[in-house]
Amino acid sequence: MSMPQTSRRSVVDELARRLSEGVRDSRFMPGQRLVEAELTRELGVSRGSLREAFRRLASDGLIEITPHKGAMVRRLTFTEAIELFQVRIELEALAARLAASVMADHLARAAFLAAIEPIRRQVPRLSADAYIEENRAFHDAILAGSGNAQLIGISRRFQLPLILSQVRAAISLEAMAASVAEHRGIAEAILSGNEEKATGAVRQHLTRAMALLEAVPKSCFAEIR
Amino acid sequence: MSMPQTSRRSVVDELARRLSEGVRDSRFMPGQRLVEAELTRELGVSRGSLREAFRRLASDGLIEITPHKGAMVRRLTFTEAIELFQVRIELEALAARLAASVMADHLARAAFLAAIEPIRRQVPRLSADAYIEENRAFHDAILAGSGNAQLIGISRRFQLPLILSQVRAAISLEAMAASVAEHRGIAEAILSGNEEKATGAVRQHLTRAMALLEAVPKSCFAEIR
DNA sequence: GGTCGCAATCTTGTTCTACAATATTGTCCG
DNA sequence: CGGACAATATTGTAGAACAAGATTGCGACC
Repeated sequence: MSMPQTSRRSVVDELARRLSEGVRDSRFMPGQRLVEAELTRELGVSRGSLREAFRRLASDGLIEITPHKGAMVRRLTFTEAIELFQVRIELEALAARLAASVMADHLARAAFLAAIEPIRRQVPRLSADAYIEENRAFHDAILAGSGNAQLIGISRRFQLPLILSQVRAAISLEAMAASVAEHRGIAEAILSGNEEKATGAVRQHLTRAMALLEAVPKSCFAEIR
Repeated sequence: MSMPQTSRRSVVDELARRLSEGVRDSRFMPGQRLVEAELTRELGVSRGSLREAFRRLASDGLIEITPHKGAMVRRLTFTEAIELFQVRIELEALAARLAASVMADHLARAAFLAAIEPIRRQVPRLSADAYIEENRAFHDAILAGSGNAQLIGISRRFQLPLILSQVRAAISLEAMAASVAEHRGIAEAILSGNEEKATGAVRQHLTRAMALLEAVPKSCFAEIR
């Protein structure tokens, strides 16, 4: 993973990791309330540490904290999802451009190749879970390939996983297959070092994905507040 | 000891606001250590609340928390500043495009006009402080004009104020004047609803600003870690 | 029967104390 | 002068305690 750090992580860091993991793979469902007393008991940490972790997740946009009501897993409105996609398109296009621009460097190229290796080795049967994981890995690979640490850090906030987990049921097999095919095209463009082509492919890919949101049942999204 | 009357916001929110304000206007200098005991005494809050506020500021990229050393005001390296600029160019170009696209709407147009009013009314004599403030206001106006709430929230993380405060001494009067002039051009492009022109102007403006960083003395930046 | 008000209860917000873990500083000795 | 090691300072985490705001349930009233 991309967090090699020392083995000595603070309790809060570990907590944040476990909680966000739980959100990402739907162990905590969007809208679900995270009760402090419950979690401190289950996880064996103090309230203070848990609350610090909450702040961090909230700052990452994974949960929401409302005064005197506490923390709940964020549930995006349709508008929020679209807005996130708009931003994501730009950031990922930048990442693809930067990644393409460094593909001449052998080390960077090798790292990128290794990161997308699981993608190129096409998975024959696709499930929603497998697709979500593939998708996450692919987009992470592009970000990592960009070499821009700030971009990587900021992109965490976009919570594509959150969007995907909300609309998971509505993803068709055809859409998943098409998406994977586009991923390959993007990877090739990056590897060829063609910056224009790479950014164009990413833009097209994500714009198409964003358009798919329109077709998703409104019940997948939170009400407007 | 004093009972702060009716803080509608939570103590932690208020704390985070005050601290980030302190960082932005250099009451806390980059690199300065923020000692918990000291601040709890000065600000009259508990360690727990202070630590929660720290987490939030760290998540916003304003301070850094290192295990067992505590919090210190973030001091950017040259590389980090460049990376932030790269991302910023894309996001602000997006904001300008979105803003331009909604200028047909009378309400949005009026709001944008009001927001940039202080900018158009040119300040005759420029100081570094005045420029930094003008710059911040202009940037905020474009973001607000975009109407994309996620974009606005995410852009907080970019800490242009942090970059500017680090290189403040190295900003020449000519550069400030040129920057203000470019701001006007950008505002006009947005108001005319010309999306291409608006994004182009923003890109050019920020690319130029980024290039200026190269000329700034290295002593303005933190060492590589 | 429905619903409005109010009290009982739950949950979060905040502070305080305590102690463990780690970093920093100061001192002594070679 | 420099390195080992003790003393000190600071952060990391836990837990209790109480206040403040939300939620729920119950009973009175229409």
